[in-house]
Amino acid sequence: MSRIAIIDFETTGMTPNAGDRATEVAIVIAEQGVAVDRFQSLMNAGVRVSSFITQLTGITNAMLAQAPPADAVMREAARFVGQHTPMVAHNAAFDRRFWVAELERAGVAAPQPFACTVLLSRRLYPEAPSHRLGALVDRFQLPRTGRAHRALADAEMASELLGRIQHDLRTRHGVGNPDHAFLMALQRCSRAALPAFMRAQQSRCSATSSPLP
DNA sequence: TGCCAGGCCCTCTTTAGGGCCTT
Repeated sequence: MSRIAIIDFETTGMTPNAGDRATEVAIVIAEQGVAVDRFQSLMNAGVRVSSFITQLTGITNAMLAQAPPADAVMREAARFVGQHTPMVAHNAAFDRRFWVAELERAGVAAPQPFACTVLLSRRLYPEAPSHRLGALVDRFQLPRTGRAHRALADAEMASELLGRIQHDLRTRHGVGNPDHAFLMALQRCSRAALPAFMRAQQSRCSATSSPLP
């Protein structure tokens, strides 16, 4: 396992193409499955949040009025992650859309590949009744470090979930090195093809004499 | 007035529809 950035956005809505903007971003850096660094900031994109969003996240228009400009926050976030650090998010399609859109506004490239803990959870835990982040955190009794629907607390929970997924891949499926490239391949694998995919991975581990935990 | 997305998965499917997941 190597360096991975786990990200979570709070936003004004679901889609940047419809004018929605990010209001908060948090990033946890995990190395060898352990959180080693964190970035978190509210951001002022010059938009107002609805009462629904304030009720959901606790983020108010007064808080955003005091926040640094969105483009400055995003440039700092991009520097924090680095161009070569792969990323992970819970429902990555959502966070990736805002990562790309907000960085584009700030004039920064967003080349990082995104793996998705929702897709990975559906592959590995098909019996789970819900794949919501909070439900999975409860199911695996992972630690909660703050209020749900705040960016840093959700990024921390997603990081914990990623650690659990990597742990289960090693201990239950014999995957010696569940790195980001493996996670990307796994989430693209259909459920029907999953057993063969895992067998192939286990054979590769055995052939390279990777010790199983 | 009411609604507004996108990608993935499952099934009573594949020339489709509905649910999940994110704010």
